[in-house]
Amino acid sequence: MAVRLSRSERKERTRSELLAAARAVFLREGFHRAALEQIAEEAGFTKGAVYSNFRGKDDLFLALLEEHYEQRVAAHRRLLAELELRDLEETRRGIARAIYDAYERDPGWWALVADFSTHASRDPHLRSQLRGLREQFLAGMAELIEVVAARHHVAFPLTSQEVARGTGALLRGLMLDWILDPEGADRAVVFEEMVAAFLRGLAFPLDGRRTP
Amino acid sequence: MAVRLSRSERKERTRSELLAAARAVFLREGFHRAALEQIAEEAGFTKGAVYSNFRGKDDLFLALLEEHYEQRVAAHRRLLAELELRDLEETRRGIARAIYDAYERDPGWWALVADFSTHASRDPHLRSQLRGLREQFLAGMAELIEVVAARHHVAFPLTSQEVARGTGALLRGLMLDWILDPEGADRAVVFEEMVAAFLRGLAFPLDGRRTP
DNA sequence: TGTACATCAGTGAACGCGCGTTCACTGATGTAC
DNA sequence: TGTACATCAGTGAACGCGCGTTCACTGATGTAC
Repeated sequence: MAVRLSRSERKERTRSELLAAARAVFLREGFHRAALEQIAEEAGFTKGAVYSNFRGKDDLFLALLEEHYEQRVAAHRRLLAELELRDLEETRRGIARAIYDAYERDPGWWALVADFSTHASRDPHLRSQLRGLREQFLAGMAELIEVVAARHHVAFPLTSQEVARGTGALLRGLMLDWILDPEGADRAVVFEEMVAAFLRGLAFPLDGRRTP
Repeated sequence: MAVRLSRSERKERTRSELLAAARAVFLREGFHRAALEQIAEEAGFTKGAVYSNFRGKDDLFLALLEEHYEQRVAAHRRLLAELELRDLEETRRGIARAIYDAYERDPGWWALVADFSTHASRDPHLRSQLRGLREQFLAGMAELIEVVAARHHVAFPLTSQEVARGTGALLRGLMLDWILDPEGADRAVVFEEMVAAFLRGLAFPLDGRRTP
């Protein structure tokens, strides 16, 4: 049964249907090949609807990305609670697995963000918008890293934001190879080892206690 | 003075002039926006010359990439000789600096390879060609890592190829953020710290000796 | 409760542009005798 | 040493296609009285 919606409710709904379709088409086609026509059609509208809800293709993607980052920060926040009783090494590995899981859930997403980043880097305004989203996301992750560091009495020679950036960079960089070999195996294990090593090598004990 | 060249010498020269122009245009415009027309023109030819020397845009880029990887392996091989007398920590940092220098020499190059990777990942044949080049390059770097490991009596819980991949992944991932903020400072130091931590955290001593 | 007008989300079509690839052709180089 | 033919690197133009953005318009919703 079709419920009667106010103009703004209807618009909000159009917007979210467009976002859902955009996500699907971007994932399937990649940023450059994804066509607004296709996105609009899959959402059941015409291209004009996209322009009525977003400034254009870039803005549509930014909206998608913002949504994505909010969800990821929330997911990692939940993870942190789950890891409360683990020792430091298990905590590192839990973090690695969570990041890897986010990758495996949507391998194409990471490639998409890479494409959008290089694209955005060529336009000062877009570049600064994307940087804003990224740094906000990384700040969220940095907070979580600080909680873990405090919990286990360690510190880093870099800001927690850089530690977050570096940890994510490992996956972002590896992904560029992984997408060339979709059949590759054992990646979860390899990644866990790498992240654990990275964080282990970076952290130093804050007080006299032994920190493995 | 114009020297008289044989047909094959002339062709070889055309090819290398096209490659040089391609490199310049790709760096300036990015993979997707770089136009073969522009490349041909900067080399002093028409588009047909490109198709007479390469199968197309993808093949042209692959040729460029192959050249690049050969140079990088050679450069790292030279570095290794220079690091012969340093201790392990200094060796790690020397490696980090060398990779960072390769980035700073041409920041755009790394973004270019990222774009080409996501592009290639959508085509099975191209994907497999690029993977071939990548893995060959990584195998070259892996050899060097093994030399260092043997020199300092350490080993890794991962294959040396994966260690090479991980080390490069750090820069490839960080680059995606760096290009959003061309003004950013202190990156050499941050990167050095990260690579040192990664390799330190990963390596374990092979014999009873202390390995810092 | 109903009427008249204003608003605006979404339509549909046109605009403007770029670009990878193909192909018949040319003219200089190479080869055979 | 010279002639006749073959080869082929590079030309120039056309082909074929895709796509982001703009804009005048429509018709349903919202507002004022």
